[in-house]
Order: sequence, then structure tokens, then C-alpha cells
Amino acid sequence: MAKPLSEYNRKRDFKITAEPSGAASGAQRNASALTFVIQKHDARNLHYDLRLELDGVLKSWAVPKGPSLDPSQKRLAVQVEDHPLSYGSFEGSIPAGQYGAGDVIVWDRGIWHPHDDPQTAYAAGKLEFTLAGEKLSGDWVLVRTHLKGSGDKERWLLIKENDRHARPASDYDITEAQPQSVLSGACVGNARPTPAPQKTAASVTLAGVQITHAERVIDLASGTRKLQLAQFYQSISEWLLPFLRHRPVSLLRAPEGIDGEQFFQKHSEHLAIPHIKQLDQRLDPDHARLMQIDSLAALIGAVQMGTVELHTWGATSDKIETPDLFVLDLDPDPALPWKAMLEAAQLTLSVLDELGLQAFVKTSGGKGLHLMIPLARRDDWATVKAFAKAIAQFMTQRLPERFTATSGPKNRQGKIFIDYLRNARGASTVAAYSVRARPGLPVSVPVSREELKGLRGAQQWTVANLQQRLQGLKGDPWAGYANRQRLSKQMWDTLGATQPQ
DNA sequence: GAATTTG
DNA sequence: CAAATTCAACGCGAC
DNA sequence: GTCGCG
Ligand SMILES: [Mn+2]
Ligand SMILES: [Mn+2]
Repeated sequence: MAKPLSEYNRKRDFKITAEPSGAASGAQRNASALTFVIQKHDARNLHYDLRLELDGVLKSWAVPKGPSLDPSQKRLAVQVEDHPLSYGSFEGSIPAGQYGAGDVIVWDRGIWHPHDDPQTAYAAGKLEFTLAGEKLSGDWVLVRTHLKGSGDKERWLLIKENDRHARPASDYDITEAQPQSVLSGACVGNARPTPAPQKTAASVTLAGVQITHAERVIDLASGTRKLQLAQFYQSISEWLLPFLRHRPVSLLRAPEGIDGEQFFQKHSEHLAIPHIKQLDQRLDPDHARLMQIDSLAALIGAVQMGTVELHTWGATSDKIETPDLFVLDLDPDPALPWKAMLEAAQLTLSVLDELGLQAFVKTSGGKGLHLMIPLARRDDWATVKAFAKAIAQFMTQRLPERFTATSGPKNRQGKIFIDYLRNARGASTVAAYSVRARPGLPVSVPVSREELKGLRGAQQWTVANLQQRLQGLKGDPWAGYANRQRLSKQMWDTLGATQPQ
């Protein structure tokens, strides 16, 4: 049943809106002279409001698509709160910020003749009636469906009966043919005289994905807009996708921009991220299904959902229990000068050289650097993590003034924490060429060993200047990355550690 | 951002 | 219909 | 057991 007039009054501030305040009409009208009105309302979504006078108020339904003269076209009509009779002649603009803000015109009005007792028929959920308006005529039926709409809103259907006023939709669309107000001749919505002027479209299609809120600024520091971030990711997709393909991915999303709420997302079961791949449940039986980005469309789909950062597992989905790389995440005390960070990286690389392991360096886009070591997918997570921990402890033992293998800010005072914990099953590390959700939108960028000494910071590249670097590159900074390496007994011995199990 | 619930 | 609310990870090590 | 971390 519809909400009463008090609901109408509660939703409106009559000091601000020009709409009439509501009071039921005391005088009981003659049942043969009931009025109806259809208002066209250019609110958030353009729709038509059908209002039938009954019991001194206007019973009201929102009809998203408006009436159709075609009896085969059933039009959804969501019942809304009763409106006062005086609302029937309201035409004008509801101010922004008010309930139902937007322009209203009286699209049609006249008399409705119920075929039966209207109170009884209304209560029964099936109103059959004849309209005598300026545009609409003939017999109509308004019938309540069993399905409730959102909340307690009742869903009805507005259907034209077959009579001499009926016309097939292919032949004639009355909302299209007669868009204007019957009071003023004014138009509203996309039927405006100059339909939606020169305003840039709010949504754009990129790589087959509709990007909504394309103009939303997601980073104040760089002024980057949502569409620009999507275009950036598209422009570097040939560099980024090889690091995303074939492995589980987690997303850091910030739909309102990096200064708004941020959250991590590891699965995509409830809401569909366009084109994203759902991985087999058996890969991680204790959790919801993991996801994977294998294509440009999926990447752009993720951006549409507000994704800024992409984090990947250190294993591929087809062999998920044996990592194909491990990470040494060098996290400096923020107070340390960049020079100390560079020296620490060189020292760690020297040890890896001693071990016979080739490592690949990337900026984190945050404070530190990431060393990535490709593996032959032979050892399990526990083994690989223990090995990374052994390196961290070995470095700390050798150079306790520079390094720590113990997490926590207190232990990191003046030092660099070698974060080996990224190498646990289920953990992830920001992918090479992922943007970071920080002011200026820095990017995690692979660099060659030769370039390392000249690095000026972990945020040297951002969405604004990465293109320039990539275009100027002579060769692949990570040449040889495809060479997978095995951990040997000799390496464990050198580190003074033993392989678990 | 999208789905769901509330008014 | 419009507005408000809800949800979108997880395990590890330090203490 | 809780907390902080990424
Ligand atoms: Mn309306
Ligand atoms: Mn780090």
C-alpha cells in the first residue's frame, strides 16, 4: 500500500522547493470526475509520474519508460507516496539538493473513469479505467504484481488495453512524438529543444568497457582523472600485462579517489568486474575464488571499478603451490637518505651474486625498492619463504647497523627492513608497472642493474612521466627475467641455514 | 562502484 | 523513484 | 590475544 501524504511532506522542505505542501482535499468529489495527471520528471533518471485522483489525494506511480499505446508493452510502474491534488498542476524546477531535484512538466492531464469501484479495485491491485486526457485516451489497466521492488515499493504494470486508441510500438511512440508540456509546451530531458548541449559525456567506452565518472579527479596532486588513469593503463598494457597474466591478482580500489576510502579486494564473486577471470575454487579451497587479469579488457574493467593498484602472487595459477619468484622488499626507515637505500640495494645484490642468484630491481613507487628473484617452481611456499628469511637474517648478521630482519617500526630505526614476509602463500606484492595509490600516482618500475646507481628515488616515475621512459628505452631493463633459477644446498649452506622439512 | 535496503 | 547503507582481505610476527 | 603491517 502506498505511503500517505505525510510521507510526501516529510521528504520536502517547502521553504526551498516550489512544490505545493500537502493536505488531503476535504470535499469528496464525484466519482465520475476524477482527475489524472502524468508529469514528466527529468530527475537523476528521466521518468514519468502517473497520478490518479482517489480519496482526495493523487495516488502515484513512477513509470521509468512512460506510457505506451502498444498493448504488448507492459510498462513498469513503481508505486510511490501519495501526492496532494494541487501537485497535479505543478510544473517547474525542483532545486538541486531537494528530493527529486530536476525539471517537471505536466505531460498530460484529464479525467480518468474507473470501470469498477475504484477503492475496491485499487485495494485488489487491479485498476481498469478509461483515460480522457489531451494525449492519452482509451482503456488502460494498472495491475499490481507479486514481486516487490526495492524496499517496500510495490511494482505495478501499466498496460494499454486493445481498443481503437491502441497502436503498435513499431508504428508510434507517443512519448517520442509528443514530448511537450500540455500546459506550457515546454520540453524536458533529452527531448529538450537543444538536446543535452555541448557537455562532455559523463561516460566513455574504452577497450570495450564503459568508464563511468570519466572526469572524476582521482588524485589531486597530479589532477589525474579516472579516464586518464584508464588511458594510462591502456598505454602501458603491453608492459604490464606480462606481469599480471597467469597469476592471481588482488586489487587496491579507491572508487572516490586516493583521498577517499581505499580497500583491498582478493576475490570477485559478488560483484562482477568486467572481463575478469575467476579462478578455480580448488586453487584456494578455504576462500572465495581468486581472480586473474589476462587481458586489456579485464585491466580496464578493474579501473572502471576504481582499481588503482594491482598486486600479484609469486606463483602462477597453473602451479600455485610452488612459487616462480621470491621478493626481497627493502623497506627503509623513512628518515634514511636515499643514498642509504641505494647502498643497501647494492649490498643485497652482492650477496645474491655470491649465492649465484640473478635478481631484478624495481622501484616500489613508495619508499623503497623491490628485488625480484625468478625461481624454477620447484620449492614450496614454506621453503621459499624460509630462504628469503635466511637472506634477510644473513644480511642483518653481516651489517647489523644497516639491516634488520625483524618487522615493526622500532626495529627499523635508522635501518632498512628486509621484508621477506611477502613470500608467504596468499601474500602478494605490487606488480611491476602498477600505479600506487599515493599523491602524484607514482608507478612501480623495473630498472636495470646499470641504472640502479643513478636512481633518484622510489617515486622517480609516475603516471606523468613513465611514457617518456618507456619510449626512450633501448632494451628490456629486465633482460634475462625469464631465466628461472633453482635454490641449491650450497646456497643454504652459505647462508648458514637449513632447508625446512 | 554496485547491489541492496530504507524512506 | 531517490537516498542511505553496505560491502569489497588476510595471515604473519611482534609484543 | 591483540595489534600493525602491507
Ligand atoms: Mn518523479
Ligand atoms: Mn615495501
